[in-house]
Amino acid sequence: MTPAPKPPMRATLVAAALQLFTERGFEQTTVDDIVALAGVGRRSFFRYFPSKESVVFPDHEGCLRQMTEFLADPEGDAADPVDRVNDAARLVLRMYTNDPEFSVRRYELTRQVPALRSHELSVVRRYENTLANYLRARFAARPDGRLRADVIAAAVVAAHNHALRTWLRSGASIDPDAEVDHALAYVTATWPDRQDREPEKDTSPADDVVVMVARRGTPMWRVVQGVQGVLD
Amino acid sequence: MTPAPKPPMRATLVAAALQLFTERGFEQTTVDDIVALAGVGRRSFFRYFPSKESVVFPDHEGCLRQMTEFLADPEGDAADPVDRVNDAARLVLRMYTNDPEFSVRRYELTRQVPALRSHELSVVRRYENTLANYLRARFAARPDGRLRADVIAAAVVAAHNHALRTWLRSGASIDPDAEVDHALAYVTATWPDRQDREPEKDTSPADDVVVMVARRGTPMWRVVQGVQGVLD
DNA sequence: GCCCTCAGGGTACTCAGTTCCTGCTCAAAA
DNA sequence: TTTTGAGCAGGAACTGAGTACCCTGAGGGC
Repeated sequence: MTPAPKPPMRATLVAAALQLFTERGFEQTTVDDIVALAGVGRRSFFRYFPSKESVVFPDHEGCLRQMTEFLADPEGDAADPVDRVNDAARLVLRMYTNDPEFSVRRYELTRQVPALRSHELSVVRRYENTLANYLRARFAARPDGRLRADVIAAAVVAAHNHALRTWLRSGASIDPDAEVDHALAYVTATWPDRQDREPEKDTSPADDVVVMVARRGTPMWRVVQGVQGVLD
Repeated sequence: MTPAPKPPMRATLVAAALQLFTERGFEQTTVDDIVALAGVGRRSFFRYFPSKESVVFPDHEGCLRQMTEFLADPEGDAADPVDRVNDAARLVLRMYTNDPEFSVRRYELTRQVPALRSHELSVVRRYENTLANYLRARFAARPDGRLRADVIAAAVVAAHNHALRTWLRSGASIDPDAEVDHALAYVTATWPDRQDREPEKDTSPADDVVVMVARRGTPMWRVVQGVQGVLD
């Protein structure tokens, strides 16, 4: 019973679709072509995929669920929030590296077809929203917590996607983990872990203060520059 | 000849579409409904808008062109790159605040209709790409220049959109510029300008000073928040 | 035997978007 | 005045994605 003699419908449809898309192009392939090649009824296609585009991203739903579960695990609340969302982003990388050939083929397709790019954007947005929601909860007590959460989530996604694209453009020939580690390290360096001082504790010694003097009209960057490195 | 007695077709279509979309919903409105209300032929709709969704974002094309021209101006190469893309992002804010009622109505619509959210994502992505391309050129000499460009562009867009959403959710009742200034100041504080600039700004009168006192360990955003609005 | 469920298939419909053609209008040329 | 040409608007017909509704057959428990 272990060797399934009937390939599951989903996989059959994905294989047929990808083959036709790469052979003759996305727009030039109709859903009828796909189901004809797969040997199933047209109705079945839309039973498994909500749209013609979604068949190109068959595993994102599962990955998104996995990310949500990962971030819901209360175990992770001990870790630094930025590290946590970095690890969550690595789940997406893992999904891509699980099937490198498929990922590279999909990358080529997506680069060329606007409809697929648009669909991918929606998927990425859902990842980013998931990360942002997590950070919002972690930053709830801080001032501008939501702003920080949105910006950091966007930065993490951008860094991850930068590394992912680099890996895909290389044809999956370089080390993806090293690429993503490097990109996410930049994010971590930008927002370093201050977790060792627990949040909002004003019990720190009050005698150690910094005084910043600035003229009115001084641009904000100059103030920040002056204080940078002295505060901590 | 100056006062046009015939309202231009574009504006007529946008008005008719928005009215029907808000009255009976986006999906429940067909293109035929729109052109019937506008009193024009169906063919004319697709002469002016490539899709049913794009009629909801009639001014983004012009804004994108404006942003591209702004960043192409060699005058701006003297400024800090992050400041420059911040100012570019403010162009988008300006487009929204030019017609607050329309923007708020569109925001409500977009929130409810997935197809419109997806279309908006594509537009935002083009802004982000434009900013990232500019930063890539500015950071070409630096190590990891492309990575930095992508991450900072994403952060700027996220901060801008955070402020924009806050303003839209308020029903355009709060000060949009203050909101965006605050959000972008966080980005500026995150990547402060460390390049020495010409001391032209230091010729301002020296008698008007601001004193900021902070404990060591205070996060930078808190300093920025405290000084915000006092410096200028 | 019967009944229930459910994955799959088929048909017909709506509507977005495209293609091709036609008609109108204005304006310069003849 | 007529003619020609360019450009905009309307309209008819077509493709194809996605949906609604209904049918079939294979199990599976009683």
